[in-house]
Amino acid sequence: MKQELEKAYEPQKYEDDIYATWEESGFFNPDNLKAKGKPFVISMPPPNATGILHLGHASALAYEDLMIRYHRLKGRKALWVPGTDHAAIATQTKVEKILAKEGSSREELGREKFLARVRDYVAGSQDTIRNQTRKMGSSCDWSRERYTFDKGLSQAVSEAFVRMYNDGLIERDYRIVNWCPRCASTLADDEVEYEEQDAKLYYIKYGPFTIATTRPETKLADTGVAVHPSDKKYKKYIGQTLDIDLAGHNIKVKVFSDKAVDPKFGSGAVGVTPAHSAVDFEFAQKNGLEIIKLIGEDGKLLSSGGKYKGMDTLSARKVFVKDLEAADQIVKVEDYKNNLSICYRCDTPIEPLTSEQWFVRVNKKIPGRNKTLKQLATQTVKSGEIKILPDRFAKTYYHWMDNLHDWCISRQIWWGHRIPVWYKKSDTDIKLTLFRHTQSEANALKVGAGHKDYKLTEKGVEQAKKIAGEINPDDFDIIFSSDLSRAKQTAEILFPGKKIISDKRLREVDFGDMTDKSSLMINKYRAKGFPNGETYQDVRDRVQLFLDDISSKYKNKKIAVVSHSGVWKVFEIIFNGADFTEEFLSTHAALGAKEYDLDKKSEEIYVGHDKPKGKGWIQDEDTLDTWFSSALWTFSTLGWPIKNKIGFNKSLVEKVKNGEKTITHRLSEKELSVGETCIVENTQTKKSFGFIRITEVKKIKMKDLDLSEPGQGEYKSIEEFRKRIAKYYPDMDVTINSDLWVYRYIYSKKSDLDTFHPTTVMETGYDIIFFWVARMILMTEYLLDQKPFETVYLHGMIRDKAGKKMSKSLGNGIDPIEMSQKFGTDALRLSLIIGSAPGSDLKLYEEKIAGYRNFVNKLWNISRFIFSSVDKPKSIKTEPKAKTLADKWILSEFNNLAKEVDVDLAEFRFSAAGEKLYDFTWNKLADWYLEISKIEKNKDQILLYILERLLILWHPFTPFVTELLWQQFDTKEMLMVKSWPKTGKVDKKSLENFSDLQKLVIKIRNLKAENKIPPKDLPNCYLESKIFSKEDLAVVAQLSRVTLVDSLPKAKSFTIGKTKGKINLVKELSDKERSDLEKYIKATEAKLNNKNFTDNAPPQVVADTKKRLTEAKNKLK
RNA sequence: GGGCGGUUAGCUCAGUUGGUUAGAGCGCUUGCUCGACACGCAAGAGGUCACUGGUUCAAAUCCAGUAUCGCCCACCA
Repeated sequence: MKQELEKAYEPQKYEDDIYATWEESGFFNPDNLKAKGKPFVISMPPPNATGILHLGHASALAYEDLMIRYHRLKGRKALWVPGTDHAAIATQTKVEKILAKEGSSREELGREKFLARVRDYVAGSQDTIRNQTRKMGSSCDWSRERYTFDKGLSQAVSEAFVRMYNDGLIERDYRIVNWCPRCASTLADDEVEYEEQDAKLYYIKYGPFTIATTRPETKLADTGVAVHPSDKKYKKYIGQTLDIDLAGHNIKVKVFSDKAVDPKFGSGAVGVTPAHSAVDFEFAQKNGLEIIKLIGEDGKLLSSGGKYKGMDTLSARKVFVKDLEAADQIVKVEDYKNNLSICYRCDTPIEPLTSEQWFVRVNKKIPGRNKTLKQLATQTVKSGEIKILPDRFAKTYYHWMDNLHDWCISRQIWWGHRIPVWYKKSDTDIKLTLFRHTQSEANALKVGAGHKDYKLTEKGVEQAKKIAGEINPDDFDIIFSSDLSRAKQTAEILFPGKKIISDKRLREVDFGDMTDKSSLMINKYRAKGFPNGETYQDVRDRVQLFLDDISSKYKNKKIAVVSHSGVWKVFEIIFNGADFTEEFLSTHAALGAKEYDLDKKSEEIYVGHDKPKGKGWIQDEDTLDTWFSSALWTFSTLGWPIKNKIGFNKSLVEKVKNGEKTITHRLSEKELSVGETCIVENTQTKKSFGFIRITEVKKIKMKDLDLSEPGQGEYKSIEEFRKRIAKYYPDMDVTINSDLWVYRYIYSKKSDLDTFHPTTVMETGYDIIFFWVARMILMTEYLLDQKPFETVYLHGMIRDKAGKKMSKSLGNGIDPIEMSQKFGTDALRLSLIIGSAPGSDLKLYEEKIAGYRNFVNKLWNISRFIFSSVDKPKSIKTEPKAKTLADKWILSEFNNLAKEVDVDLAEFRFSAAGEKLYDFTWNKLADWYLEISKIEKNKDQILLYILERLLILWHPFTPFVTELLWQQFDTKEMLMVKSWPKTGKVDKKSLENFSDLQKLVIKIRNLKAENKIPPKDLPNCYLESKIFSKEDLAVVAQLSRVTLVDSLPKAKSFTIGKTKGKINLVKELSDKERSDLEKYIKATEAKLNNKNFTDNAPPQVVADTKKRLTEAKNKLK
């Protein structure tokens, strides 16, 4: 790669090649690094698979790459896992827009075709993202690249769901949700944005009340009115249910009181619409109000809206208000500002409505951990286990966690992970009628019979006869009865002459020790189960078996069941969704017939990874919130949950263990894919050897198999191989021409999950702390009992020069790729990192990037100068000996710099580190040392020593130019994997003295410039110094462009520290300089005369002040 | 309504635990082709550190308040 370096650095000529060299080197993959110790790991926040890279990504990539490269140079195993997110709603919306342009829609295509279309689209744009990420110089491990829809990640999603479901943390419930009518899907609370809008506040005559509302049409579904408890006007109505007429539409509302009602707002009465307002829904639950759904998922009014049915909300409002006006029910209309909730993806107004959805219950105790998800996630940050930078965002995090509601995770869009739940609806057409036995002896005694065989009383017989009169036995095809006498007796009376099948499974619950005890005693055990008897869950299980039996045997039949109260309860639980509460279990079945439709019974539900065996299972139509899968990102990308097993015989495993790459056969191509981690197991002993991670999949034809390759050597011939396969896979037709998948494996003793998780740093924007960071912490703590990362580094938003958010609609966006083309990636990265503080927004504009382009060019030219001035560009191993003051100074400055940059980077002060490097490179090395090197000569060693190490220090910031310049050294290594320089000593004395030298030069230059002496002229100058050698003074003279003379009687004299000088030009101090000095002297003298100061300030400060005063006075002379 | 952040040179921003005469880059002025760099070199101008009060020997920095801009959160119909 060595070549003459041109005058100006042209990044676009080199960047792609350099990146390719890096990528081919394999060092992006920590497995190929010789590093030891704790790995440094970053999970790349996955960009949307369909997005293009914007400046936000570019800045994130710059920070992440900076950290990764720094820690790689520091000798740690640095892993940066890249990937993309399927971005459910965002992607679906995007493809839907394309379809709309084509005059099609997703409904027209249907689910499968639509999904195929999205997959195509994603595949195309993923490539764009990948290439753009490369363009930014990102040193991420592409062999570990993941996509949220990868098989392994999807498995992680269903695993998480199943575990949470089994722990009762995920549940299906009918609640109020945020509904986006355009997306036709629910949204999580934080996916709703608010926009202030001008609205009208309508005051409506509403029975005895006047209520105010911005959405009159929803009043059609009001079922309550809330008033403040102390509001005297309305006290008399509390508890009553009133009929209200709204322009001919009748509603029934229950009046209740709640302190949340502001008696001063409007008339102090609030109409409550439980189905379409989150607050009202809570009211309804607290006060037992009816819930009437008025607005459908399409945003149109349902039949509960009466004559307004079918209208969308806005037109319904218009018409309804008109009707109310006609009925003289509008009291007044006011202008009003309120917050309209809109969808964060498509800005469509959100419709709160009730619906059955899946929720993550954040306030429920996790079984066995005595904590809720919320508490778990809060504690991880509070305890300091996770550090958030800047720390003020920890507060934001707590606040959000405190206010977190249950998280609605089901979405009705198609593009997403299907919810791993299957339902089975039966189609038996069986009608089931349940009869309870009539009064038994135990009933009469008011004791619990349970399994004890009591008979019917006389009264019981009478009761049974009465019921018998009300039914026609021929209506039933088959009669079942509990095998206990009281039930059998009842059955015989109800169905005289019919065949009665008695079944033990229809018995009453077994009261165990509580048999023959009073119902008071028995009630205590109903919820928890009876000692030495049964629980109601037991009863449910045996009844379920009974039901399963009859559903397969007696299709289309009408079946009567004569049984007990306990079985009735279980029927209610199975068919009508009753709960196992003590209250419910203590109720008793009424006598008489109860009908149940076997097909309408609560569906059977199965939650698991795969479709259960058997017919009739249908998967839940919904998909999961995209953030549900993102929440697993740090560990799902590392192989969690490892499910795959690979069988090996022992000899093969030994070979892999020795670290060689090897291949072996697999027969099913769908079994494994790149990036997955698998357990290696001995096929005979079933003993596991450890893990391997698949890094490459290669399709090789059987006939092309090279049997001498490692891992294949054990087969002497294709024929032997074929036989072997045939033995293990007898069903497979193996011919010599079969295409087989052959995988290449690298052995690793630990899984990636063990090695790299928890990750080290999560670098992301503060805008997704809730969406993502919080959910990652929550899910990781729950599923792995680990934190997902140690430190959260939050960067700010990128804004334009005016401080506005960059957006397509404003047209103020800057395309990072364009900037990279124009100014180079290194310059762009610097402009994003230097001058920005964590958590605060950054304004970016072209001039700024151009400024850093200039710097990169400066670095280029510094190197160019050094390479051209030295004999041979070779690497210098140890710090060269300093010969002159300048040498001592630059080495000290460099050592200082290397140390400070190291500390700054380790402590996330990237901007500070960059500024220090910039200052050293330009203002110290280039402006002074290089100039001096032209005078003092023979500085090859020091120049090369510093340049080499400076390139390393710069490398995390500007990887391209530094790597390129590094190639000029006589080396085959890559800068990327060099080690961070060790720092030498700092000689303070030389720092001080050199500073005097600089001051001297500047002083003389000043005098020349102020006196309009042309730079070319070399006036005579006399210098006399206690600290500078003759050679040093010669340097001063050259830099300041004067002629040194041995004496100079009449001339302007000056003093810098311990050096006196005279120069033959006279220039008085300017008036401003003089007055500034006088002011300073006056102030400082006053300070020194202040006893308070001299007594209290540290002596060093006082001494310094005195010194400075003397200096100032000297200047005035 | 609650919370957080900002306000320092014309512009964009640094300024660690209070302690040189408050810094940088860009822009501006003047002058420069001295062995790399005009994407450069040298010199220079430019600031009541938003305001008011307090603490202190000492405040851009700490405290209280005010103004103003911005962000986040919240169920006020």
